Amino acid sequence: MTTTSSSTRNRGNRRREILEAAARLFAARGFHGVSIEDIGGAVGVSGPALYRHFSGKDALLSEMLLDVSSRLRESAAAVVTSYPDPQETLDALLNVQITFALEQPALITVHDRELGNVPEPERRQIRRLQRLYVEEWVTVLAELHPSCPAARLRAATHAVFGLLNSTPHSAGELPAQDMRPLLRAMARAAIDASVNAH
Amino acid sequence: MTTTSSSTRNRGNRRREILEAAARLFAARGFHGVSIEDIGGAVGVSGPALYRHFSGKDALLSEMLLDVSSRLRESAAAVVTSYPDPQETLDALLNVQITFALEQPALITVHDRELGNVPEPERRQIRRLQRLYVEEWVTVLAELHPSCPAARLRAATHAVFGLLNSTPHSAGELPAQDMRPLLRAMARAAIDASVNAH
DNA sequence: ACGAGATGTTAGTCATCATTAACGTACTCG
DNA sequence: CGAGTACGTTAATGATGACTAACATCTCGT
Repeated sequence: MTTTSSSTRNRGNRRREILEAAARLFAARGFHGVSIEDIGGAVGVSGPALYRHFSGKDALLSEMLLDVSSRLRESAAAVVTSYPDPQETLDALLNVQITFALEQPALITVHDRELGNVPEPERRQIRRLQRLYVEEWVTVLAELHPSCPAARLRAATHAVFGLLNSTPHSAGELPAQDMRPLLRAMARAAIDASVNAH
Repeated sequence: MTTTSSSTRNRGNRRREILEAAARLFAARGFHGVSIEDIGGAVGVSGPALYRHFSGKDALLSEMLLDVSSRLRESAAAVVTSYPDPQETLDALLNVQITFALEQPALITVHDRELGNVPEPERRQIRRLQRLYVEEWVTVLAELHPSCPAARLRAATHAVFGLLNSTPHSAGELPAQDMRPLLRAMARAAIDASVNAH
């Protein structure tokens, strides 16, 4: 019955809790549309309590985007070194992005909307990770279709991301169980088409 | 040398000028990340001058989104009544959306991000127009593939929009001349794939 | 010419909000 | 126990920003 357990249970969870709530709010109303008070309220504390965990609103966003972009980039890097066959690699990359889009729609949304609000030292770092992530895709696609110019592959990659990240828009249309194979099939077909002209 | 000519030339263009500048700014920094002063500055007047043209920042956004969603919906409606063959209709719908995405990337971006900041009477109206636009697509797709459940077609439609609206992300990767057929091919392939399982 | 209307300008005003200050409480570890 | 650390709380404080007021200027129709 001690309050110890509650406090102990929360050890280290608050930060994550805050990050999750903030991601949801930022995705819904945009970085500037959400106040510190809102974020605190969403996790049951009020306002300035956040400063016990983050040095400020900017830092919160920075950490959030840095975390997302590293995770994506790391997953991609792991995938790329695990499969010898480029076609399998591509399938695995698709899996990574689809899983992320379906399981963390808020993070995905914030990730490609709010980079502009990240202050400068971290901004560059996040951009770098995003670029590296895209380049993993482009490299694999280039192995499959060496005759296709890189710029075209890059554009196609962004288009596929747009397709996969549409998840937040069609939330509730279809159960996730059906969504996954649908996105998979559409993305694969789009990729093939992007390259077939070459 | 009179200032007359300048002022006369601007008759009735100011509103449009403001709307365009605001669209660019909103797309780049989000509704709440842009100040009235910023928008005024972008068209060479300063701050409160905007209130001679719009009743407020909200009204500006409302008009912008209402305009976009009506234009899309109207184009779609026109297309649907013009072609007897569903396959041709679908191609024409693709054309509409691609042209819009390539020529008005800022508007497209704002259109699917900032609905949440539109105040209530207009919000409902915009949502209605967006829904009608989607339904034009779903109807055409349903004619082509009657056995496919509507929910799946709706999800596929949103995914295609995501694909086509990726334009702002890959700005500069590829000249618009190459972008158009690329998007066309990818979207068509994605649609076919979305439906081929049924 | 003159008064109206349209379009700007600059200086308030009033909220909202990020951030900081000053001040508890509770659990931990010696 | 008793002090330190972690975590919260409720007031300031200071900026920023939307919107309004009061005051030009220009164009036009008459």
